[in-house]
Amino acid sequence: MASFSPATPQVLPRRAREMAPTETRFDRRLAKILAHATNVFCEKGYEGASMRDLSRSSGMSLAGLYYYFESKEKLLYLIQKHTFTTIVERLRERLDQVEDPAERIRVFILNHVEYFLANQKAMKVLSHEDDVLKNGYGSEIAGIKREYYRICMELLEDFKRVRGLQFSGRIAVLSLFGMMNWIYTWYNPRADANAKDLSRQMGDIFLQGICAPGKTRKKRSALAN
Amino acid sequence: MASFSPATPQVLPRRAREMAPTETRFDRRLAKILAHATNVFCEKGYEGASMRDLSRSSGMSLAGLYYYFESKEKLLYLIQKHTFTTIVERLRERLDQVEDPAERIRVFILNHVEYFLANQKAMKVLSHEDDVLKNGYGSEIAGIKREYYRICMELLEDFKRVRGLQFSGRIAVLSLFGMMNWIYTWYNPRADANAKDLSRQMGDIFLQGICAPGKTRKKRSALAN
DNA sequence: CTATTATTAGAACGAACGTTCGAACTATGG
DNA sequence: CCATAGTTCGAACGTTCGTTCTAATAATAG
Repeated sequence: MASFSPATPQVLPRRAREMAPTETRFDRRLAKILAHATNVFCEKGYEGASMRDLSRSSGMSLAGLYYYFESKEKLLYLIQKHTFTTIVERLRERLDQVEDPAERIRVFILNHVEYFLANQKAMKVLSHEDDVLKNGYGSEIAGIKREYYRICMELLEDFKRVRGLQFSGRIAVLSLFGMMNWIYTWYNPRADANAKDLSRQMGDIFLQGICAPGKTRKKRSALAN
Repeated sequence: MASFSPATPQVLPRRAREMAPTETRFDRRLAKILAHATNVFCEKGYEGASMRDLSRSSGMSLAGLYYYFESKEKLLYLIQKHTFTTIVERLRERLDQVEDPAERIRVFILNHVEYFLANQKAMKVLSHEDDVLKNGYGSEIAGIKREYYRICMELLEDFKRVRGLQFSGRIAVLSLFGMMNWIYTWYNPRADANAKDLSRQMGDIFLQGICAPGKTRKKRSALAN
């Protein structure tokens, strides 16, 4: 009889489930691979990137990669999960230190833009490969996203209450996300403002934008056909 | 000697270059295929969609498709070119009828959002598959995009001049594009506002946002670490 | 040293990819 | 009814895809 079953589906990479008391060599190696994969996914897209591309960029053999994760999809999941979790964590820490509703929205924007620019490639992979994960992986990321959205919506509702404003929170929040998440399509580190300036400018537009009704509207003219 | 050279690369589909005085059966058939392809590209992404998917959705054989276009890439090009050209055309017609700078920006937003919602799938394919076209195809679409950007920037500069405002036109324009182009990630026709209401609300946020300096800022506190 | 476990890679798997070829079919006009 | 051009398709091309098998190598503990 063989020493171990040939039907074993996977050797289950050592410490698959653990609280990570120490960062092992395995973890460090995996993190390296994730970093390389992020670059490749960013440049060629998830579907457009092949496992052979990942192998080349990380300097590890095609088969060797599978010691660290079980599928290409899981790899994307790990990248998105880590990125999204981190940005939410940092947001929570920062929000704890601020009370004024307007300033809390500014903190939200700064946190998002700052992390976005500091981890541009990972954030592009998070934004651009939004609905490619299926089933369990997809719904877990979607859950984090829903939570992130909820936090922003609450900040907005507080702001509305304290200022006595009335507007659609949903459209405001989604417009803000649009402004911020679109950055990856145009941002040029050598020409464009840094995170602090950029988030201040976007914050100006957004906060001023949702405030007063204003009179930028024109007469009801013969425009409408 | 053979009746025609076996080295002929392609049978060149009949009226490859013409001014289209009459809409032929060929044109109509191609348009149908483009419509089906738009749906598939929208749902699975350009890289994720296979020619066999397109064959299935359009009800035509795999080989039969190649009578109408020469490659998958050309197909994406045709979709993007037509979509982008049309939206710019309509914008020009509408802008000719309006003079007030603020109202012209509103026209820009309305035109974009209206077309976006009326052709949601095509616009997602245009926005989401932004940099997958290579070489000639890619640079032609990029040219239209640059022109579209330039038009919006001019509208903004006129607005700034007439109101005596000072802000970064680039960031404002790109924030506006972000708001609008992000729509495809969240819009739900059954729950969300129609094009006119949505563009009015985004117009309110944007125009109000770029106007006054406002006093939504807070004291310079101990926030900055 | 030896035994054991952790890690890596060569070679191959079947499936799916974009594309092409040649033969068929259909429509049209003489 | 034949000739010609327009249109469609089954079958196959060579390539690349994600993944796996198996064995070899490095690291570590006794």
